[in-house]
Amino acid sequence: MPGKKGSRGPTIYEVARHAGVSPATVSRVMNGIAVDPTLAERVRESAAALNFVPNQTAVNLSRQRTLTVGVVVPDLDNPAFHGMLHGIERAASREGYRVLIASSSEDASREPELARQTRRGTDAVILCAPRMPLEILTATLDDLDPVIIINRYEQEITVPVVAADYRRGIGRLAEHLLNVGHRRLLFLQGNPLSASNEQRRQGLDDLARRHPEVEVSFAACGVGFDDGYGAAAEALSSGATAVLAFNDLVAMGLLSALSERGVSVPNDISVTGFDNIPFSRFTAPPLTTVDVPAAELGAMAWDRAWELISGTESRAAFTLVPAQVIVRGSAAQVDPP
Amino acid sequence: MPGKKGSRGPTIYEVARHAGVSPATVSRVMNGIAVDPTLAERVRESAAALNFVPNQTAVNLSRQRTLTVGVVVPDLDNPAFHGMLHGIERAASREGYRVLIASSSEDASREPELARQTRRGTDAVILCAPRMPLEILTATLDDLDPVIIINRYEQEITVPVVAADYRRGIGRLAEHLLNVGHRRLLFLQGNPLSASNEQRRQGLDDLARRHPEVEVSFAACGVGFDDGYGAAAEALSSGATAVLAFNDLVAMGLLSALSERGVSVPNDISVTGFDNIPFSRFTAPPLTTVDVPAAELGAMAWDRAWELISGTESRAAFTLVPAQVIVRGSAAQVDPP
DNA sequence: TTGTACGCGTTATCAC
DNA sequence: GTGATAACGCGTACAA
Repeated sequence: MPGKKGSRGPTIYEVARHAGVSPATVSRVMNGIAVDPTLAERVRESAAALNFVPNQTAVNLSRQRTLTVGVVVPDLDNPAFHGMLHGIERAASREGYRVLIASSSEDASREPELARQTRRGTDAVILCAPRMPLEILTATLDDLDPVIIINRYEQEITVPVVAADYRRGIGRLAEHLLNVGHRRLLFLQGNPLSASNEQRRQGLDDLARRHPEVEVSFAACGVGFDDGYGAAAEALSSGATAVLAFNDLVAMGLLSALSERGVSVPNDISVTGFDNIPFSRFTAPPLTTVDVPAAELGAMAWDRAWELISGTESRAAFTLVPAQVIVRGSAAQVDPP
Repeated sequence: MPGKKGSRGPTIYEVARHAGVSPATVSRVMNGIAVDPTLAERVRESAAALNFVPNQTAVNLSRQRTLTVGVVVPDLDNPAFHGMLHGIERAASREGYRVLIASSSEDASREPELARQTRRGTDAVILCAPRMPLEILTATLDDLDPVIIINRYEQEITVPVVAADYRRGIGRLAEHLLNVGHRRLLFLQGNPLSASNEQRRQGLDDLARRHPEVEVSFAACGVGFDDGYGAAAEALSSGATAVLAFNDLVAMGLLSALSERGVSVPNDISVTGFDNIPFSRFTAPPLTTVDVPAAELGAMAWDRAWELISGTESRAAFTLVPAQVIVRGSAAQVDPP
């Protein structure tokens, strides 16, 4: 019965003795280093016979690396972070790296210590949208090198950053609306203090500047289904022909309320979302939205991390990954007045 | 500028020299073991001055444990596994454990090696719904101890298993339907070869046995939105007053097709889902479904793992966690004929 | 090519 | 209470 409780498997020494060679030779065989084929075979047989498995911790200590990358997320429950995690995992596994996860459960005060803990025992750490105050963040980063940040950028941050381009993303979305004839846009805001809301605002401001003929207005709303549901009246009375919800959830809530009032989307009014969550394609009508490539963000973050770990260091410190417009049925052509 | 490239931070030896004590004392201070307060303070100051951080790998090697648990999932993209991961992470962190993730990307042939790899460098491993053939699974399990399995149970498996009780879950759902007057039920099947489908079937068979007066029929369908969408005609012509979709996605597709045909849910026909995915509460009407507590599964799996790691070993090898019916609007009272 | 011996950074077991 | 010193298991110069 293998794997009994306290049995700490055989070591290279026992394999060496069994095969009548030196421990070094066993090590060489295990690492595919030039060794007499006959000897190698004998070692392999001994290893198999003894059920030998290299102790990863000892390997790590000796090699001075763990083949592990740490990932700190604010909330494992959030689909956006799943996507990043997934992207990181897939990309990192190609380089033989594993992923160690840590969640702060949206408690910003725990982030610094959590990040440090995670960094120990890994070769690098990726911080996903860290919530901690800038000052603390920059101080923490010093202890984390190599470290990569996803979806948070500020002047003071001097480590590689990979972020989704919300600003141009919503710009493209609005542009699409213009192209099909809309001239009066309403943006349902999320948390007005959040960076993601601010970036959308800026994208819309950019657009307004480029197109003086269009009117874009803003309304407070929120980030959940219910917030969207409650914004129907305001959306209708605003006179806008197209309303851009902060995210898909808000758009779904709005769609729902609109449907109950008998107003037809997109015939009477157009609605768009943001995020391209899995179910946005199943709403009625399917949601025109913006895809935020969470997995790509993760993959690119790993690429930067790998550059740092392996010393390739391309110095492409800031990577903005484009967010694509997904055109579906919830926004339609509008007749010019 | 701290954290420069090749700088492998100070060791306890350097801290010891700086503080004028022995390495052993530094170690004691770092681990909160009885030491003269004055000395301890001096050591702490030296550590701070040198920016000392214990090398986790060395700690692990010396202590013979990693404070890390491995989790192998078939697909990081699947919300069910997010939930488990989340539950594991939260529970494990209470014991000071971190989570190392590995995804087989639904490639069953990679699972055994992946599991073994993951097990090295962790103190235990949790296999989430492993896809590999039973024979290979049992063989692999021998090399993995301690190991826990989530959502797969068979006679031959002799390691602790934690699973959702799909069988009784759908039984409760059907029972609810009976209670509100339904007598003719239709089950839209998923993958007929899958265990999750089989368990639902059994649950329904149990029910039919207990209630000879109700007629429950089965129809091939699938697991996606489109499958549900395509099943509308069959559902309608079946004469059933309530249709139980394999999962929420299927139910949503069915809801959508029904709505297009002008048939009213739940007035004309009742529909239920399974899984309680986040958006099932936002459908029109909101979906009556069964909640599968993925996070709880993960948490319980960790509890079992912890028992094994810490030697508590309560021998509660098989844990079935109940799946609760969520009553919402998509299934209604029906008048007795 | 193969073997010897030391280093990796800590913990833990001894004596003092 | 404190300080040497031997594990912990493996990689790798260096010598043979």
